[in-house]
Amino acid sequence: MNYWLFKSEPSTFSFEMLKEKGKAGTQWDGVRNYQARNNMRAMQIGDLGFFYHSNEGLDVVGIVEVCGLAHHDTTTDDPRWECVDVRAVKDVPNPPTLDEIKANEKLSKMVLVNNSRLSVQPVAPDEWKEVCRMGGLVPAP
DNA sequence: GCCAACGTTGGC
DNA sequence: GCCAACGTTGGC
Repeated sequence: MNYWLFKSEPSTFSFEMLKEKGKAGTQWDGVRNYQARNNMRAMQIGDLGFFYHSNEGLDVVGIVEVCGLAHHDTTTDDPRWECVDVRAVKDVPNPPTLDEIKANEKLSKMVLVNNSRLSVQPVAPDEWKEVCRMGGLVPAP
């Protein structure tokens, strides 16, 4: 079981929109970056992730679950690009902001803090617990 | 809207 | 295989 963080601009695709997709979820398409793609290839069914709103909000608003292994991204003909399927699990009651995450010493190694441009990133188990705690999710899912 | 940081592309 | 030019991302 591994943990991840998915980044999206809410004006393009928000957590609300993912919730509307229901249990079936949707493919996390549009990723055109090898590191992000490789992270998705490493995902397993049942892995959990944070849903982070970039550009607007700048906060962790929801929990998602991987419900489909990496497969071709149907939004491109280029066979290099793949994506997993994800579905919304629950809201984060008190969404931790980027400022709060940056200010937390326990999270100083988070990819979100150190490589802000990577759109699909791994999250360490202790980082997962800490962000969940900040967000009011106790115990962490 | 700006711009720094980063990733990708393509000529050599 | 290098590196300059270009495009994109995302915080501010």
